[in-house]
Amino acid sequence: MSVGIRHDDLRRRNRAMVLSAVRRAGQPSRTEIAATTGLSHSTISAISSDLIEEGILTEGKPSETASMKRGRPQVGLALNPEAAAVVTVVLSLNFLSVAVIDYAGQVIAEEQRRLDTLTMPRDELIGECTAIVRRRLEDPDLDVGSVARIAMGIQGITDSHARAMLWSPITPLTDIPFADILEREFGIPATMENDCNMMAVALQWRDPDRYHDNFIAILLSHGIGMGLVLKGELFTGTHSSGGEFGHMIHRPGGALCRCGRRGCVEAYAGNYAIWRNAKGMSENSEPVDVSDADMRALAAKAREKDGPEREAYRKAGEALGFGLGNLFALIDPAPVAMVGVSAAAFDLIEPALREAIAQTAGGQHSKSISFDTEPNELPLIREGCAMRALTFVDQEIFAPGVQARAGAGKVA
Amino acid sequence: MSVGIRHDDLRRRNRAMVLSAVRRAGQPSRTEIAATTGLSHSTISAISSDLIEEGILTEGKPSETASMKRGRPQVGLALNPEAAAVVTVVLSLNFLSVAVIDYAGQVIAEEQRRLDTLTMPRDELIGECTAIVRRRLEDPDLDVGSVARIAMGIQGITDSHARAMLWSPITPLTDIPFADILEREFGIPATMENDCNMMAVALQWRDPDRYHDNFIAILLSHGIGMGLVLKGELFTGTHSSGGEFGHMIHRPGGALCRCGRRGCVEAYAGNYAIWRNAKGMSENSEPVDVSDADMRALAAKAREKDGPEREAYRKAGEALGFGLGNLFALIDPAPVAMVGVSAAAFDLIEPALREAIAQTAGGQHSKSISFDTEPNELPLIREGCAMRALTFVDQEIFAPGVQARAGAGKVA
DNA sequence: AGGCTTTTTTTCGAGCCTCGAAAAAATAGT
DNA sequence: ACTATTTTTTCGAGGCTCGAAAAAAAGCCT
Repeated sequence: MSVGIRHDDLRRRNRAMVLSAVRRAGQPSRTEIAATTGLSHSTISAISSDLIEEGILTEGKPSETASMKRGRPQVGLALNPEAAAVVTVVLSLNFLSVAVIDYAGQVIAEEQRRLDTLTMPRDELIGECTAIVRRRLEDPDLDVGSVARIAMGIQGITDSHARAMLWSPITPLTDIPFADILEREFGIPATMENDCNMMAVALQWRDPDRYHDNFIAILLSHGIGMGLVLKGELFTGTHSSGGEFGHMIHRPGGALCRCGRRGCVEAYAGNYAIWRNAKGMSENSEPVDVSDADMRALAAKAREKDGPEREAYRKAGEALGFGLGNLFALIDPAPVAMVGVSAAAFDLIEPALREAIAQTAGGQHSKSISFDTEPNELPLIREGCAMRALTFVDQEIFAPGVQARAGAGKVA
Repeated sequence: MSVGIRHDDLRRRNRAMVLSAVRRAGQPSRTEIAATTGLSHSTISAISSDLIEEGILTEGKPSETASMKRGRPQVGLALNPEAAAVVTVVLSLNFLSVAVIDYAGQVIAEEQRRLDTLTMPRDELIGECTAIVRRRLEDPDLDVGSVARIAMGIQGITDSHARAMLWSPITPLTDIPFADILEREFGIPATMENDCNMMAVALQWRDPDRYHDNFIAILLSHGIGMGLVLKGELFTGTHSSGGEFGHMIHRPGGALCRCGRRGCVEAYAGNYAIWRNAKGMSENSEPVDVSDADMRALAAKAREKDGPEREAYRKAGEALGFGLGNLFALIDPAPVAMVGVSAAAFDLIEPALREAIAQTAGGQHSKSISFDTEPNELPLIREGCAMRALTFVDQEIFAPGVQARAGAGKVA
């Protein structure tokens, strides 16, 4: 099964450890790193001087760490922004956005573009994606060293190897191997990530106190998506990319879902479902796209007075509550982040949600289940893509580091 | 977060690797171990000669490995049965069973006992458990070296640290810290395991081809339990011990469950639920215990002719199908083992189950989802407990081995 | 200002561990 | 008996981490 540990793995892993400690802590001193990793000071010293020499880390200016303490002042270690760069590409409904990000995580260039994803033919959609990346990479104003990785995020289902978009609500097209396309086009390793998974990754970095071992990010938008972190790791299925939380069955044989099945959580809690319930349309009517503005107006009306609008949000809350309760029955309660335009209407959703969750096995401690909301998903998705790409560089490119170079050196 | 790798960890982990390879393969040669672990022959040679010297492994007789091949014959390495022993205790409805198992996994002593778990007072139940273990350990006929660990398995909810039984259908008693009790009584480290988790562990050893990375063991008995293996590891919640699959909500506000809630999967698929549906009792009637014999008779009647009995199994299949479909929506389809008395009636359950699962997001490839049945859960639970205890000895006691002894030696 | 204390970082030798290559061992074929 | 083949052990080299001690870089105190 699992493979033994070779001697050379040791250094690689401990280098990865140090890099991860620096990325997490910002500007930790060698002593701090030794404490968090449990390695000896000598080892940390050796590794960090290697990494500095290789241009991966830099020593912070001592002034920054002025600490008024007695003794030799700690000198903080930081990621060298120039060590590498990554590119993020986020494709969402009628919107394409690209950013170039340095090794320290700062955005150094970006471009955004509106386009009609729903009607665009295949070649054009692919062409737009590669063109926007090319423009950023070839921009003469941008002095970027080597771009080490591209991470693309998309709403929809991606394959489990993070190579292709299999299906997406933003386009009728299917099975587009974006990762391969980008790799071929730019000669840079690329991945195709699911949007909700990236939201979860971003949350883990934004608020590690709240989001660490087990937590859930739920996208409340046209559809319902989920990113699930278990034991500190993103849980992605073996076949597809993410848990299909939105398509858990809430009511067997119930309302018509966009996926063609009946009774899915999404068929009660997706924007289109809330809309058709609020407008008194049949639960079997065809899902329609609703703009974010319309949804905000709907929420406002629901807040104003009791009526079908408020009832629609109540139904959404109920479906989400039973879905979450079923999920919690399996994995135990965990913090939840509600993301997306309907997260801004979470005040309308929450009461029914809590009532429903309390009726499930997972809701035993329903009081202690806590929700956080974030109406805007795009920044999260981009952040997640960036961190995904950067940690890949940390672990897979810079951690092996010297070994690879030494090997290459011997040949010369 | 994660901790760096110390130099001494290396040997420990590679020793663990070798032990695990031997336990898995039975009688692998050093060459085979080198191949499966990816370590060099020299390393395997060094580690295995250490382990042999320490009495943990033994070399098989060359005759056993006569292979008609040219060249120096491989000599198989086996676990030394006398290296240690473990004890398993399985407490189920009205039944208590204990086994002593040698390091190679062979049962070397056992005892079983009927008792009335439902009415027994706390002290008596605990007393029975400790007494039966004591009898086996103090039996003069049994020549067992050191008992290194006790694993107790029970139907019901255990805490996530595997220390205590929190709740069980077999007794009205709650919160019994069996692990601590056994440890205090015998001075041997003990754990308290959930029955379904142990079934899953056992399946992983029984049929590793089928049950490896992701799979599900479902207990179809009075209640419905689940053991879930994800990424090759038992998935247990952070609060309680196992996924409460049986208490996922199948129909909001539906049939009365033993847990007091409504619409749980168990309220349709548990023995009591099948029984009350078959007998035309209300879905809200109090759950009653049904004997295995009665259940077998019920299944026979359902097979004989169409009627309420058959319909009851159909409803059970439907509930299980939607439950599994929801589970598969989250984790992707995986092999399923149906265990317990109603697994013998799986032919009655399967059609409706497959029909239901096909209506869910997780059932997209419902044809490829495969079920295996095992009517008798007790042997599985015991095997699981045994393997759990033995692998603990492998990893935590014998893998560190020399280091610990060397350390102890220095003191003397 | 200069010596002392405190804290961080580096240096250095010791001790392990794994590895590859070569040797040794053990057997079947000729 | 000799050779070919395969497994296992031996041995020296190279790396890695560790602890202890030294060095570095401050603040504190007289």
